[in-house]
Amino acid sequence: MKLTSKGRYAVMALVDLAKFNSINPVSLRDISLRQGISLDYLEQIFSKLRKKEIVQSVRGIQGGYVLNKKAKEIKLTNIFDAVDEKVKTVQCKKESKKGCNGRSSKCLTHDLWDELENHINNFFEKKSLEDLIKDNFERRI
Amino acid sequence: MKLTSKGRYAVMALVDLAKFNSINPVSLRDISLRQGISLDYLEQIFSKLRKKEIVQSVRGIQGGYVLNKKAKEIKLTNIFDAVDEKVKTVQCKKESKKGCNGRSSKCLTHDLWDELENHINNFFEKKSLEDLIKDNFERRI
DNA sequence: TATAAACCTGACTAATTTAGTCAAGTATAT
DNA sequence: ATATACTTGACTAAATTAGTCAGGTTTATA
Ligand code: FES
Ligand code: FES
Repeated sequence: MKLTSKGRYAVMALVDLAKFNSINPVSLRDISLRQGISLDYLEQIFSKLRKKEIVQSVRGIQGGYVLNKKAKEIKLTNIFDAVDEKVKTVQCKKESKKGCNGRSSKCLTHDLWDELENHINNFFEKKSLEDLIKDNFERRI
Repeated sequence: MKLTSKGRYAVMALVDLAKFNSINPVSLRDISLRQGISLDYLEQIFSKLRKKEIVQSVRGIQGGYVLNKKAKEIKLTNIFDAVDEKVKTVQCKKESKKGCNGRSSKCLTHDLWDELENHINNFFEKKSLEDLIKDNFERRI
């Protein structure tokens, strides 16, 4: 089970954005340089974040992105959802009555994986961008 | 983040094994048929489980595998560890002082991913094979 | 003692996914 | 005007996964 770079970068970039989110929009170029993430890749990521209304874009010179909500209201769940970083523990379609391996019913471990998926998603639902900035700030005192 | 088939199958197969683990060893052929997992793939998986002393093999006709410990003492952690299904949330080497993207220090979100990794591993450390069989039994009453 | 069931091992491969790159735009402050 | 910065879509190399395949070796039992 591993976290992909897309998800990791999305959160990294938003923490960066939130930290520098004073009055001016933050350009992807700056985030790219500060966090060492490819600019082209960031563009893909922010395009998705914008579509899900997590950030707002400001075009032209001095442009960039700003948060579209309060940091407190942006949960990891929202971020991951926006960039399609989903937690997937089962192979079977969840809605379907069929099990994995094309079986006619759910397998012996299906409930376990469901439980695991919830356990992980809980973590994401609890953590907000604000929490992350705070942690980050406190660590630096 | 997704769970791979190898990990899912390893647990599935062991639950099956534990359920039929009366006196006789259980053959991979039987597990393969009951759970719909490729026999060749199961062989790879059980080879690893045996090396980590989670199961014991009995060769020859009427052979198969038996649990090498009590179901209570086999945790998901042990199973996943045996088949190299590891939880990996960070990109950087954990021991190293360097961060991801080859940076000189840990990134803004490193602590978060560490926390996530622990959160997931906790789940695996708590669940034993016995728990799984029990759940499975109770559901069928 | 021949045979078949079952474990054992290593190499190979197709398909998928990831982690980007690249190219060609459009909008806007100065 | 022009440079900065967002916007979009297509493309690709590398890595990983989920197996398959081809050979073994061991041992109960007829
Ligand atoms: S994981 Fe859902 S049926 Fe196996
Ligand atoms: S995840 Fe460890 S430094 Fe970024």
